[in-house]
Amino acid sequence: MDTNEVTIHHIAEILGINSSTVSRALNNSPRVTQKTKDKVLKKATELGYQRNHLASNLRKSKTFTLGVIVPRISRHFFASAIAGIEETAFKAGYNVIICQSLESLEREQSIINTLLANRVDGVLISISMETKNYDHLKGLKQRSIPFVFFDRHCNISGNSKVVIDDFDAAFKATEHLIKKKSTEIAHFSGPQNLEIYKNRFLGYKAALEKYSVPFREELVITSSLMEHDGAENVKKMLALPYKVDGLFCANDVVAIGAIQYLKSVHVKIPEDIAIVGFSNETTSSVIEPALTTINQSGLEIGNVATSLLLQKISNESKKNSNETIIVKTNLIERKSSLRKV
Amino acid sequence: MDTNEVTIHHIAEILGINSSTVSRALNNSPRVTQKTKDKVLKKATELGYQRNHLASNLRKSKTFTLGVIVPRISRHFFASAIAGIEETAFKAGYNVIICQSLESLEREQSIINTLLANRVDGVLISISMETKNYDHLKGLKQRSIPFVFFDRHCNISGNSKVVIDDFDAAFKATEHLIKKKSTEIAHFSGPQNLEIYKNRFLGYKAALEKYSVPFREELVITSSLMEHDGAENVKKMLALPYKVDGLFCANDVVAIGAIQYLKSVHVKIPEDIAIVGFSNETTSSVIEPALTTINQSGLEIGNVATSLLLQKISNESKKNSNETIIVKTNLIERKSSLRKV
DNA sequence: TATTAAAATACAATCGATTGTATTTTAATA
DNA sequence: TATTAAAATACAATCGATTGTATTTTAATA
Repeated sequence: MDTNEVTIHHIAEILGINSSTVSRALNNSPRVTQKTKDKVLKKATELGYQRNHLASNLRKSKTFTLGVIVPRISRHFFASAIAGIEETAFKAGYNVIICQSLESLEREQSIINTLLANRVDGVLISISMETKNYDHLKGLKQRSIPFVFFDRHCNISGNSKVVIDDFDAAFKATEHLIKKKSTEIAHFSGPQNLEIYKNRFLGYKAALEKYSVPFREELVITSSLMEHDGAENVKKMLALPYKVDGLFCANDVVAIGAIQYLKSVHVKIPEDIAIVGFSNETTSSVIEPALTTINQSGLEIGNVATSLLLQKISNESKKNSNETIIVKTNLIERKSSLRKV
Repeated sequence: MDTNEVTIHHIAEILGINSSTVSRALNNSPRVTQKTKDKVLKKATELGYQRNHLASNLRKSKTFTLGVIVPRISRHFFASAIAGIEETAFKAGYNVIICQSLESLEREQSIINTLLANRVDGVLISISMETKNYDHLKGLKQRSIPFVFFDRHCNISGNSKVVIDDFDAAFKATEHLIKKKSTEIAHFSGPQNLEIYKNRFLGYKAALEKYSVPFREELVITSSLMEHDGAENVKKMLALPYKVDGLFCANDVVAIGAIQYLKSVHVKIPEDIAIVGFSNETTSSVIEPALTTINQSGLEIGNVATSLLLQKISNESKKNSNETIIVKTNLIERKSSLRKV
């Protein structure tokens, strides 16, 4: 037993005072005189006292643990978001349980049950592509466990979220293609149950309208935006009776798949087709030509979402608020769209 | 108070038995008759009982929490390792605290202190590039908190680690370059306090010796292997009085930096210089030419390291064992080294 | 049926910190 | 100095589960 096992009782005994006073002194309670506080703090440092969070949390019936659900940890955006979440949570004395839905609704549901069993104080979630049923999220609400969406959110009543302005970002991306003299612009879209993809599509459409570029239903190709979808989508696109000269992809992964396939069939980028992606994955600056894309800071989104969740947890009146915080994005112009005009 | 708050005492009261019996029944103790167990289990399910881990852990004076220290979460290899760690830990009922050292020794030391304050049951660590002083790790040992290195380890006595055979992988990578008719092979190495880089260097050297390719001190260029080091290293390399025609990089990141710079100065890859990297980052298959590299499964390393740590935690006799588990790697041949021979 | 050993269950303390209430100490006032 | 209010501290219960020991119940044997 050479492990650290100093408790408030040891300190109390040594100082000849009661452990409740020690506890209050360590928590800086106004009920304890400064003189006693000094004595206690000095002795605590001397003995290397460290509060036992298990005991403390049990008494407070809080776990100081947050649940985080992401589609996939190894996606760069989510890894960055997790870094931000850990950072903010850690500073506030919270731990984090990280879970991957792997884009499966079933897994997402089972994760929520496990998080409930672990009595997390709150949940941060970026929903899976399959998530069209929201009963599991309503379950969280019933148990009055606050949660905040980040990035991939959904439209259930009374929720808070930290997102980017997908509409606006998509608008700018499309506008950029138009200014680079694209006249037939395709869009590789994602599952429409996810608001982010719906909004990216709407931003794309709005930009076409504003600049009177014809909108064609067939040029919007929906998939689950994996790398292999890139090639598939391009094949469909090239089979259409339009000479596509611009492509806005709802994420970088599908854009990269598309670029690789287009290169293999000797379509020139950006001369024949200018391309813009979305997310700024690490691969995007490496591929040739480097991919023009929307940069979104996972770190910032993670930080902000966690702050918001912590507010909900500690502030009863905010518990059921529905706030939306929008994090700034910017367009990074790279070679894949820089056609000489 | 509509939250779940069923305790063993509620179950005990309803069934008219003592809570200790309920506890033993739920833990499947041989001291309780099967009949009672059935009764308790049925009622527990009926009431939606869920064990309060805080209380349980407090009594057992275990936190069921593991600390994980990685240089950077967003590196693909570490993100994968974390996925593996979470997976295995979660199955065993453990939570995980993830921390980033950001390659700083100071941060690494402070993280260990925080993990100690959080009374983690064990630690998984991949050390920073700056880590040349191991007092903080000895601190863990003194407190008899088991820890396991993964990937980046160091040579302190009596430790366990889950690693790849860096020597062998580097040997194969270099051998591959030699078989592709490289005769002047450079090596971009990393900080020599990290065993992995030392071993990769030794594997490189051994391959040269075996095939009687001259080893030249100046062709080994050491840096912190960031992307920008790639260009710097290449400049130094090209200034040397040797016609380098092969390059083995100790990681993919520096290899990618090198490729990009070489392309900018019109050196042909693989014709002029054949290149092999190490780690199989996601970018490596996307860069052009795609990078030949050593594939190491972060997921598997994370899984295995966590299993080993959990063994140490639960098995007193294994606590001070020093095991080394080697996870398989393989060479992925891509265009960056496929020179026609 | 009475006795006894074994099996099953109940009792009570415990993990360490927190917190409402009771008691003691201090300081202010008559 | 006696009285009283306020400040400081002590007491004791509590969070929920676990576990060593004591007691009761069951079943086996004479």
